[in-house]
Amino acid sequence: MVTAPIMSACETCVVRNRAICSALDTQEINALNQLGRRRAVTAGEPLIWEDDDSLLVANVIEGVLKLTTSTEDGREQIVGVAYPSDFIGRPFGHTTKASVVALTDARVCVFARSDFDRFAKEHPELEHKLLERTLAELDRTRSWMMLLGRKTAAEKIATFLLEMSDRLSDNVGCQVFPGPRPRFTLPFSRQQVADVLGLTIETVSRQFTRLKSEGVIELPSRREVEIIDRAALVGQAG
Amino acid sequence: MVTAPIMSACETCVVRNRAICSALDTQEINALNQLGRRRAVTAGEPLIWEDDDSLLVANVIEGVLKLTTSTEDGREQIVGVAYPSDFIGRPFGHTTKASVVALTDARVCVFARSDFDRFAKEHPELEHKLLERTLAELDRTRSWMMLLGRKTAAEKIATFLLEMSDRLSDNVGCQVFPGPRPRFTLPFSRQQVADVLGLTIETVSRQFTRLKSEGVIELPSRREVEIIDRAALVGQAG
DNA sequence: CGACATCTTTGACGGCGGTCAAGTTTCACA
DNA sequence: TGTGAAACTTGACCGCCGTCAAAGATGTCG
Repeated sequence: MVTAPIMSACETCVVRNRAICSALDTQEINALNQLGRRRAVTAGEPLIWEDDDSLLVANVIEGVLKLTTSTEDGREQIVGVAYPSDFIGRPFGHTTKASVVALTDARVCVFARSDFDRFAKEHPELEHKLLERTLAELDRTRSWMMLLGRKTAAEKIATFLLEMSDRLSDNVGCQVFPGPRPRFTLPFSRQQVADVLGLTIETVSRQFTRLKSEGVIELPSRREVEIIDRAALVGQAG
Repeated sequence: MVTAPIMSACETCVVRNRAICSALDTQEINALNQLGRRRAVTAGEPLIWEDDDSLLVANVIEGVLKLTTSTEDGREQIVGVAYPSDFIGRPFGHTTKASVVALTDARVCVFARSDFDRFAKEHPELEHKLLERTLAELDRTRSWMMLLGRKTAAEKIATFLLEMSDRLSDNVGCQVFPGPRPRFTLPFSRQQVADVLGLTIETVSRQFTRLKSEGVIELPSRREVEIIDRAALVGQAG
């Protein structure tokens, strides 16, 4: 569903100071605001299709989205996860190679790619923020390659749970109770965890069960995880 | 003919028009030239160490380099490969998470990271080029995640050979004879191919011999590959 | 030219994790 | 609260690919 742009919506935006928009002053952000619109995406709903013309870019305001690529025969790999204040889409390019689908209900701030490209080129500070963000994302993606190429299933799961506990400890909308026993709600189903880690759903399930029986984690419900023994996870993360 | 009093090395640089430097005019590039210096790196020699303070950035002039991350117990994953005109290093950051090692004898144009950062911030056109390059690298890295997480050994090898035949068909210093039967010299040992694909050296070797016995490729020497049946490779690439 | 080190290939074997097939739990919705 | 569908777990089996070991090929340097 689509809502009409709200005057000065940016000024009260919860990610105003963390997203790339933080590079802009009030006047500039009002100009950018004219180009974009807010959009709600419900869990499971796609925002961008793989191999589409790259028509949209967006900032995540609230919620979690997945970036995926697939083979023709249906195998899927999650190649990125976007949290609030993250930028999604492919500026300065012609096609995207990844689909973007909401994992939770989400709100995003979308722009036509061509509008955004033009605006960005005129605002070097914005491009600089985007560059820093892209470089950081590349770092993160590369360390994930290490995991996919060289880690065992047990190491993958341990690494994943530690990353989740870090990533979700901010205001991501997935209830977190920080402290010695971090507890959080996964934005992923078991199948999606498998798609992140390059495993099957059965292997993910077995590893979760093993960690639970070893007393390393607790699983209060399907989506909830409580880390009982963080040191053990670190030890198993490879 | 009289030589100009100050003739920067950049003006005759073979990657002058492909590297990020192409964003700069003659005056600007002379200024950048003052900050950098050329350096030869012999095959096997490291340029940047994993977890080092990010002190260097560089442009590749000639040769091929690998970016790797390792686990404590010595498993290695190649997370990127840099060809002529590619940019390496981590600007605007404090540490790098990847080592950079030359695969072939190489020549690079290195800068102190702090010098480069300062210069870049003053030259938006340069930052824009760097952004486009980083976005493209992120795309490539993500499609490699698909390979690492979801493809079989046979598919990995086929994909790898096709990518090599594309990448090396430019002036990379690895002799190439283009045409219906592309033939090239790999800049990788078998172990390094394994480190790119998340496999073992034995599996790589077995896949190579299989493709040879199927008549899909020819292996004139250890490092040389001739593609006999490109369509078969495409069919096996998943 | 010969000897040694290194890289690569090949073989035998086993285990990790994938596949297939039930069960079981959870949840949405009546 | 009952009911069905979807998500998850568990078990049995097996195949791909990793491990271990040894032989073969290639290159270097005396």
